Amino acid sequence: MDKKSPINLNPPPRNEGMTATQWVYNCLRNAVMYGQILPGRALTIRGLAQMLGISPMPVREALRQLCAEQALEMLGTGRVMVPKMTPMKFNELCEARVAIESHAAARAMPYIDSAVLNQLRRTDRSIDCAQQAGDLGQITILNQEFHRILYVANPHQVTLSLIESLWLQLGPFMRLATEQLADYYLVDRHQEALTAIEKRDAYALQLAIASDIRDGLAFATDPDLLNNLIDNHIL
Amino acid sequence: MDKKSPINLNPPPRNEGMTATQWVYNCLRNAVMYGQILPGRALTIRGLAQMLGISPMPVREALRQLCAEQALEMLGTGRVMVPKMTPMKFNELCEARVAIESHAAARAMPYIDSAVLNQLRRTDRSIDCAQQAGDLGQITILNQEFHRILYVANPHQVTLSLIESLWLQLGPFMRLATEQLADYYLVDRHQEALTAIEKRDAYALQLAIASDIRDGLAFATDPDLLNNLIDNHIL
DNA sequence: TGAGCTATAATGTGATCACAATTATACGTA
DNA sequence: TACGTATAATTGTGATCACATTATAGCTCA
Repeated sequence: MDKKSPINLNPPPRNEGMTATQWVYNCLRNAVMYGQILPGRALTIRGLAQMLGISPMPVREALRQLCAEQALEMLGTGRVMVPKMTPMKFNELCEARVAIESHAAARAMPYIDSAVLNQLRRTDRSIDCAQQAGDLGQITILNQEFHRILYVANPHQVTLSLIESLWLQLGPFMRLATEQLADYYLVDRHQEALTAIEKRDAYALQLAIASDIRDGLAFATDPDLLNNLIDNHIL
Repeated sequence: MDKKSPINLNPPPRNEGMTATQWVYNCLRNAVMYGQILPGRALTIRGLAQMLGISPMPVREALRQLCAEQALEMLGTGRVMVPKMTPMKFNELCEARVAIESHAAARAMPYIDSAVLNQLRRTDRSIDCAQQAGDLGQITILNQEFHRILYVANPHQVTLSLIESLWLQLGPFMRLATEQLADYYLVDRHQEALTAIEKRDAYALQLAIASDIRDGLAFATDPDLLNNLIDNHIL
């Protein structure tokens, strides 16, 4: 188990009123989501506490929470590490995203009013800007934002936490996907989704979201290529 | 927020080698899953620690984990309570179960060998026995067992933790469902699933699981009835 | 040179304590 | 009797410490 590879926590400023646990949680969540920590890297309570200049207590709580969300993995001994990826697991995560998110999208349809639609359009335009600017990190964030806005339109939403668990597990790879396909794939599928919403066609929306996800992760359909990426730590 | 209603933790024996945190986690998880704690009931760290005769530390960790799994809800002040149910939320949870579990079942199909099939048959027979004995708690447990065996047949399974999160949120109600419909619904749908497996028909299996879930929760399709049950704390 | 053992260091777990914020209770006033 | 305030109790948060377990590094011996 890797114990030395660098960790770029890039800690965001700690807003007042925010507990230390929340702050650590955000740090680690971002680091995992955007691939700042290599799979297999061991995380120790005291090590992280020292990096962040706080006591071990909040780190313990944040680690446990992230393990519960499948963002990190706790071994039998209590040791915590970033889970390793395999091609088969990647495929399962991808298909799980399609199943759950297309469901969530269809369920949100009846609740999408013009305000939500405008919010989606605005986010889509922001993605365009980020694309032209070549800001890959921003594209990833805004793409997630687009999906989130869609799903939480449903006020009785219960699947967002499940979806975010999948995002966390796929996080580093989604960034890579954006990198490879940034030029063309995003806009089209989002437009397709927006059109479906305008027609109030839940099924068409479901299909658009499914295609969006599949397109976004299509770069990794070849197990050999994916294994290469994993082994070479390109992530 | 309810602060006084009784809590039946019914703590299981603490096996050696099991950490205090794991033990508390199991206690609370079971209590939530089987409706031993009323929705809205406030849970305090010190209170639970005293009930279980341990220090507050393991309780804190267990509570945070259960909140991450949506089994409990953490308010802005850090207070923890059992989430309240609404008819709309119930419906969303039910449909989310159908979407995810039927997906997981179809994905498991290629991996179901005769060993797994026999395990499923054995569990199904145990459910029969529990039904004739009228042991409702056992029926609920075995029914979950049946589903779990099916899903984990897929060695690359990534949805089980998501599914269990939904089970936790629906827990108390599933027991009630079993109570109302114990006489007839379970066996038929499980037989349907077993037949689909024998024919190696993933789509038929998917439909059987979807029907099984819908039948099991059909008792609560009427919002008024459901509201009555919630308000009257029959759970 | 390399496999196995030992001593040392590092780590997770759990307990206790201090503090600030929140909540509950009791009191006094209108 | 109802309401607002002040006091007291409760609670979550975070830090520090002790302990048992596990991992690591160094050494010995074949």
